[in-house]
Amino acid sequence: MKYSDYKKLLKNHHLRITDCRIDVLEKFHSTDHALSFKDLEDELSDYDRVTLYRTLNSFIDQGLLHRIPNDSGMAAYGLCREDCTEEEHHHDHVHFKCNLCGHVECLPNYHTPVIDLPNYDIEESYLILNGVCKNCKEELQPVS
Amino acid sequence: MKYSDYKKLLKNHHLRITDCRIDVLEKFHSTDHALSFKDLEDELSDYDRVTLYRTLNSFIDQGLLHRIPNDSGMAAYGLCREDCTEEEHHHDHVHFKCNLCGHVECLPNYHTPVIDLPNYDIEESYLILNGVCKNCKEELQPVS
DNA sequence: ATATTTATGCAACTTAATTGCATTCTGCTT
DNA sequence: AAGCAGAATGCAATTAAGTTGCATAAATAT
Ligand SMILES: [Mn+2]
Ligand SMILES: [Mn+2]
Ligand SMILES: [Zn+2]
Ligand SMILES: [Zn+2]
Repeated sequence: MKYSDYKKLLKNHHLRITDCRIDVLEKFHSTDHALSFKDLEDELSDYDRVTLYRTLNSFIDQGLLHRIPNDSGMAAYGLCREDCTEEEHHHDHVHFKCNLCGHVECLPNYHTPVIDLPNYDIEESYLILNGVCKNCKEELQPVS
Repeated sequence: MKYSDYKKLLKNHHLRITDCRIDVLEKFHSTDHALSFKDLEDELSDYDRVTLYRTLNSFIDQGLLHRIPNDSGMAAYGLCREDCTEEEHHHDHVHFKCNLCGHVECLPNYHTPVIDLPNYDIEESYLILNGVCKNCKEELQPVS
């Protein structure tokens, strides 16, 4: 994706075009896994921490990112590839966290199961898988 | 459950018997939902916060409690009713969090789905449902 | 070009959780 | 029952994630 595409993306989500937002967007679009705040802070150290936090929050508000909670408490953030908007996010995909490399991945092709709980109203469901990712598995047992 | 039962429980899990541990254990056994650190702090305010934190952590280490992560970052803790030990926890039940009262419940009768991801090793899975719990639903629409 | 609105950086603050250490308590041995 | 070693507790201090207020800078609207 190129600069003008990021500008369009920001405009479509009612966000002003700024250097920080472009750079953050670029980071997310040039990786295959979700990013944590720390990932961003490390790679975009010329921006203030507060600005990065506010950037993440405005992206979530406007439907560009979704927050992926995990056991450790330090959330990861994943790109919304579905058409999420300011009004609402709609995610029903599964997430995977690798116990070796720590990467969190969105699995858009796997949907969270629909479970019926008698006498309860279910509004959302989060399914998070843990284990060893493809990359780490290959490193452990290289293809023969 | 009575005092001597709690003592046995602690002994079985290789934990010394102390007032704090008995009281914490009692709290968990006399409620139907998971408890947060704050819940404990509010109800057991004669113990130092640090002691409560350490109690929770030792209970998790020894297989008496499991940590239930959630979106907000403030974890809930649920009783291990299966036979978890110092060596390993084994939980495959679903969790529910009510968006109205905030309570987190363990659903031991509902198991997390088994999902096969080609080229990945899945070791654990967490399924968390969100919505309105039975109690809150009844309060909204009393039975006619 | 100018005005209006929004974003940024910095410092200070909040909140959750952890660590070090002196003191007290528990379980075990005499 | 007394004494001991290891473990738990309380308190103060610290770490770490995240937020808030405000002056300044930048982006969009007119
Ligand atoms: Mn995702
Ligand atoms: Mn549970
Ligand atoms: Zn991995
Ligand atoms: Zn409820």
